[in-house]
Amino acid sequence: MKRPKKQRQQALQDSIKENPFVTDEELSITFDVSVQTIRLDRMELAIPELRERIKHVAVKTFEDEVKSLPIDEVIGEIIDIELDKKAISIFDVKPEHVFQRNQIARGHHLFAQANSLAVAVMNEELALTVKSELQFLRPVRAGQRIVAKAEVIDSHPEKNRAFVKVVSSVEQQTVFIGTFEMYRMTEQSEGDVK
Amino acid sequence: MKRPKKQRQQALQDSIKENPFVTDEELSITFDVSVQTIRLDRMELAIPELRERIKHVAVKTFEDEVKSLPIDEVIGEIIDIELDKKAISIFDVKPEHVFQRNQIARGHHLFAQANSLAVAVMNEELALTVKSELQFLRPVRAGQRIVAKAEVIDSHPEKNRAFVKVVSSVEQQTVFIGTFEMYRMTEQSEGDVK
DNA sequence: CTCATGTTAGTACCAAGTGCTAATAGCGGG
DNA sequence: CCCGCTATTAGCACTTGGTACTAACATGAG
Repeated sequence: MKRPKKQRQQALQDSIKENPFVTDEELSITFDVSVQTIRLDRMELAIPELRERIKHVAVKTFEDEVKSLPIDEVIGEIIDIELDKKAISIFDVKPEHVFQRNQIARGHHLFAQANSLAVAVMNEELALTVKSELQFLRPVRAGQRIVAKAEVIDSHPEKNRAFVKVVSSVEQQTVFIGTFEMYRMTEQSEGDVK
Repeated sequence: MKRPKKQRQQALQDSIKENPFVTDEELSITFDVSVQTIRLDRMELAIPELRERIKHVAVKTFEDEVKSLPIDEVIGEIIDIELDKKAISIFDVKPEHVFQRNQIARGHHLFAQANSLAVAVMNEELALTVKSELQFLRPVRAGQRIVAKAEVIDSHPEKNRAFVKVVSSVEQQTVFIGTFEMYRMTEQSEGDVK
């Protein structure tokens, strides 16, 4: 016997979780037991067969395909935009965005919303953040909706620079202020931020 | 003949696209032709069989499932920590962290790593970011490893405040500098950041 | 020694196909 | 009316990755 049953089953569970696309035969090789043993293990652990596992993953994604698309590019949903001038986005704070201990939203989510918005408000898609100053004025909690307003306050197209100020608030109360110095990338200068 | 072949094939294509989980037999019933005809149609249209279609959907979702995770807990892996003094974390930039257009890492990932580290280096888990100043010095690309070093530069335990400086670099070159003013939350003061 | 547990082997069967051959239906042209 | 063509249908062997079940065997504990 290599390792007791329990350990193998634990490992089995983990490795299927990590890669649901593995067949019983492949598993039997990696654990150096027979295919039947793998099947018995799966039964005891109530792990469905390969096809059912794959189907499960597929159905899940198919169902929230609509959900996952908009979240991809910009953090938060842009509800109004006037290129090179101003933009507004909203972001609903959910349980996964907060510290478990105190239910307060992690700073990087506020930053991500503001920064994404600053990038979006710049006319070109090729904008990078160079510098920024942030103030986290009040804690935000799960269930609250953050409204971020971005405004281009100073634009120097000749120098490929612009300054964007973002103010985020929850129910009229300002919770976050950020100023961003943005760099407008051109085709030639790509990657040469100094 | 019900409807010419062409129309059936068009409809077939549409209905598989809409619901990839349909079997040939089910299709043969809805189009009132034999299973073999459906198979021939699929071949002409180069549509894979049910299992392959499902697998395709599953693989797709599985791939961007990994995408949605990283902004979750601590960003980057902490490899050294001395509470209240300093800490180091590494973060491998992957394709999902960069802008598609120019392959440059999005600012909020660098911020997230630095901010997480700043929170972690504080002795208590109940630390919040109050203010911060960031400089994005050089663009970081997919495949590169960011090493972030955090240092507590000024601590005022009596005022529940501390300043943390984080310097991130890729292959000895500094790419990002951030200073964070942190607020140390106590049980009583919870949520009363002013 | 016997019994329980764990493991392996083997068989029949299933779903949802592929690949192939062959038969048939329907229609148009000459 | 028969020829040829396309489209359709049928049938069979085979594949993957299993389930369900039975039987054999090994090993260690009581």
